Amino acid sequence: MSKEIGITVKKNEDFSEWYTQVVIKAQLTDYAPVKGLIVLRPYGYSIWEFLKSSIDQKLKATGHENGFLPVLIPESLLSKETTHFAGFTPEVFWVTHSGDAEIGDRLALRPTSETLAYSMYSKWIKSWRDLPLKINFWNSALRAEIKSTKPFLRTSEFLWQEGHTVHATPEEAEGEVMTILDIYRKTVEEELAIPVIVGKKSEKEKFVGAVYTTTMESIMPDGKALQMGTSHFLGQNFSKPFDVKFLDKQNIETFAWQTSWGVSWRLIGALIMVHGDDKGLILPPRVAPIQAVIIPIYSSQSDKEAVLKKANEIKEVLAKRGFRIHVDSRDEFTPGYKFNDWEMKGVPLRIEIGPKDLAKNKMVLVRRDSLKKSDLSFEAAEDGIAHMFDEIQVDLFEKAKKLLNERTKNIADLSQFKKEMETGMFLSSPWCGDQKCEEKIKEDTGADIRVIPFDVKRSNAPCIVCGKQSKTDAMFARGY
RNA sequence: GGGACCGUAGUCUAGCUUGGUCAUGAUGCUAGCCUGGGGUGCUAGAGGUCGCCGGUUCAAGUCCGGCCGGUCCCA
Repeated sequence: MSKEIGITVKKNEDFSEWYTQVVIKAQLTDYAPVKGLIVLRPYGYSIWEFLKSSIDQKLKATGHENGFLPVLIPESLLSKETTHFAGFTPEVFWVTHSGDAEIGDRLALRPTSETLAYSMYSKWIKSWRDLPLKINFWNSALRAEIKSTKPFLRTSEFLWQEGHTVHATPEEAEGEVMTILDIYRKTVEEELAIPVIVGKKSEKEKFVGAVYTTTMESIMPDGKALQMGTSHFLGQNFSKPFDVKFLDKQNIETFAWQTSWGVSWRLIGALIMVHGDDKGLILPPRVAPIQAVIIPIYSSQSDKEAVLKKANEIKEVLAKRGFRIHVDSRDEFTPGYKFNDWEMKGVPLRIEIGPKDLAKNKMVLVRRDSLKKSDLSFEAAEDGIAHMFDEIQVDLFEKAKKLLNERTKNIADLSQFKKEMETGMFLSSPWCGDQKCEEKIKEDTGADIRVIPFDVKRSNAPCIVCGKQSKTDAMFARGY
């Protein structure tokens, strides 16, 4: 009947439209009245909460604390580090009035908080004893997106965390950069079941103001690469203009070494794109707000009571073990409707309990990812379902890994490069290190250097653009 | 940055070319019944500044302009 309730396009036929429908119809988000802004609905927000708590725990375990920064940054402060300012200024929202009165030093809605944080840090840090200082901020950032906004991937305001740390030595700061990148990688691979490639950004693509930027990248099913998180080594680029210095053990005044890093709700976008199918979302059990939904099936009143009783019993058993279970006892919908509804919302596992099951002392399990059905006795519920969650989590990761592998190739020849890039690929190719070659290939093919992997395998072939001796191989792709 | 398209009840939509009982249908919603292992059926009911502002006209959902919002494609 009314197919409009569900997803009306196929993922591999109209990817963009599919994505838009999934985020809206699965009730993750809705459009706000202002261009480029979205509202997170509870279902979407709870996914963010799982991500947040997973990252937060890891940050705390590695000695970070949370703080809070205000959203307004005076222009005089934002403009202190000039390349940083020049990089961000085109997309800054400005507050120019308070009431009717014009504000002299207009206020930026933070595009990122380096400048504000470091102006504070310079007051707080006096001695080597004050270091390291490792503070993380859960907040939102605002960057005006004039064109082509897309929920979670490109919005004018986004939820994220930004970490800002200060260290006495460059070695320690660089260690921090890697610690964080590893936390990000683990979170994305283990919770979201998305494999990533970690490495460095090129000079052209690094964070404005950083010495270098490390990144994790993955490829989406439409062949576009997505930056999933970055961790920057700032060196003394900010500590000098912001006067973040300390007296070291030898009583010498020294500028500190800094890092900054962040991941945003863009990860939710990746989650949707990588795992979803024609029926809608598919959530990995670790981040699913509802891990299993129980659909009671009955016709007579007496069946109804018995079935619901059993359903709630099973729910209790599983909830005790910490699983997030929902019994869909809505009376106004048929089981078939509910099946489709929860499939669209990506709940990893469906449990059906009806009179036939009560008679046989078992329930029917249906996996969201494979749609495979199996039986499980009520007694075995706890372990059986725990095991199934693990299996789904692993299978989703393996499937995503296969996608990444299929879309990744080593190419040393330019004409072949152009041909492959047309199909949406992640291409590892030799590069001389010259920014001109990087720009040339961007012009010709639309592809950027997404990442120079830490574990890059050197081909030692000539640069794919200019033919000179290559310095490294780099991963090229068109990006989001 | 360049281009194409769209905006009518919660949702999807007819009507726009050729201005005039044209606000259409479905779904959803509410109530009551029926049904229930893959998007059930019946009956009744509520729900609309036709995105906003202005213009043309005796008359604008329909024509014109501006604005707001959204989608897609290319760089």
